[in-house]
Amino acid sequence: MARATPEKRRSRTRGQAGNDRRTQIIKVATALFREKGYHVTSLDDIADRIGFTKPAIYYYFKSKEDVLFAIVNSIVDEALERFRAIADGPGSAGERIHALLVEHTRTILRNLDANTVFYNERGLLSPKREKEMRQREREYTEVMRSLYAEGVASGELLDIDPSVATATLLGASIWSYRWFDPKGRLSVDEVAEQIAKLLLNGYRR
Amino acid sequence: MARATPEKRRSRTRGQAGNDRRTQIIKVATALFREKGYHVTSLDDIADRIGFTKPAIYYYFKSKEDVLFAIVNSIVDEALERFRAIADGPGSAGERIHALLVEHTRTILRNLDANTVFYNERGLLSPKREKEMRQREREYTEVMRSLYAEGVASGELLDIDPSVATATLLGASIWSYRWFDPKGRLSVDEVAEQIAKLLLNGYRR
DNA sequence: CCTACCGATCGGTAGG
DNA sequence: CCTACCGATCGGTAGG
Repeated sequence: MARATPEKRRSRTRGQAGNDRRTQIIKVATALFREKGYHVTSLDDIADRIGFTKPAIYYYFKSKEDVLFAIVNSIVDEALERFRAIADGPGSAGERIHALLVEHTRTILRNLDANTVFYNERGLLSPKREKEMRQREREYTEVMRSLYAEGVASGELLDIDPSVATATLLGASIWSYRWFDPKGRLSVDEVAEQIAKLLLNGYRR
Repeated sequence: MARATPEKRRSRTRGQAGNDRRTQIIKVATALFREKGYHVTSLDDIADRIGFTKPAIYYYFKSKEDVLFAIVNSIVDEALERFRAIADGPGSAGERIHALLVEHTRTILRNLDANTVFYNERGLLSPKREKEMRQREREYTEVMRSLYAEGVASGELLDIDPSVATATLLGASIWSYRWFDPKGRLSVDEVAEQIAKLLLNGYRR
């Protein structure tokens, strides 16, 4: 069990190096949490793969949960930002929803590891943090819901319950994280376009 | 290991008692696995809620994973059965897909606890069992995929990749397990109809 | 179906 | 960022 000597202190400034290490821990943890799940992954697993020991992680994070939180938090931040930009942009309600769906799927599929952890493991956060996550997620669900309601009012969109519509459209997009194969024949952009097209037009020709 | 099987016990005076106990363990485990997740739920938690002690569970199950497997397995069985009945029934490809989607959503929402466990925790089964689950799931995905391809060939359905279409339609239906509120204003049937309607027609009026 | 208990794992800390 | 280690939890078993 001789530990692999980690390549110590690259000749860099202290702050930058610390940031790299933190980023590296997050990256490795993200991959492992996705592969095995949060509880099956031990801090030793993470440390081993990086090449140092468990207590090193506590130099950068206060707890295991904090590592998960860092991953989950970055995802929701990113999503919320993109949503607002598109929702506040030009176009009819229907056009903006289309743009939203394409962008949403793209964002998920381009960062599959972190998004998988987000959707699979966020329920394991402390009640307080989980509540906060739900709150921020509701914010961007609400952005789309009000867009949909606007489209129904103007007669542009199918008249069903806007909450059901929003949840269904987003769900169809989100679910791609479970079946998309980065090594498959279709690219992220192709899949994102096809999903959005199907939702816009329906499967009946 | 030289213990009596539950089957032997069942033939006693108490009749279905053994079976009831097993069913009760599954029911309680399903609720707890959904609430807290598989790994956060201990066998003591399950036993406590029923009112006996942990070793009693080992009278009915060989391991904790076997309890999870019993839950997950029943779900995939049920889904596969319903899928085949509808797919082999009457109607055009589009009509059968519609019926499939309504029924699929209904089945999930009527049995939310077990389906939530199925979709959230099945990845925690042993590699062998997980592979088996994936296999059976692919069977019913394939049922729908070939229906979709048939509809594209006949010109009835939107011409996109049948695999993408199938995954997206099913995903939109499945995702309802995450947002449906049994105490909300819409019933299971209403939600199932609205989802299917949206997918059939698209959100653009 | 119970009491009693074991072995292993693991998050986290002390102290350097 | 390391060595050494603790306390608690927990799946599972022995033996009745």
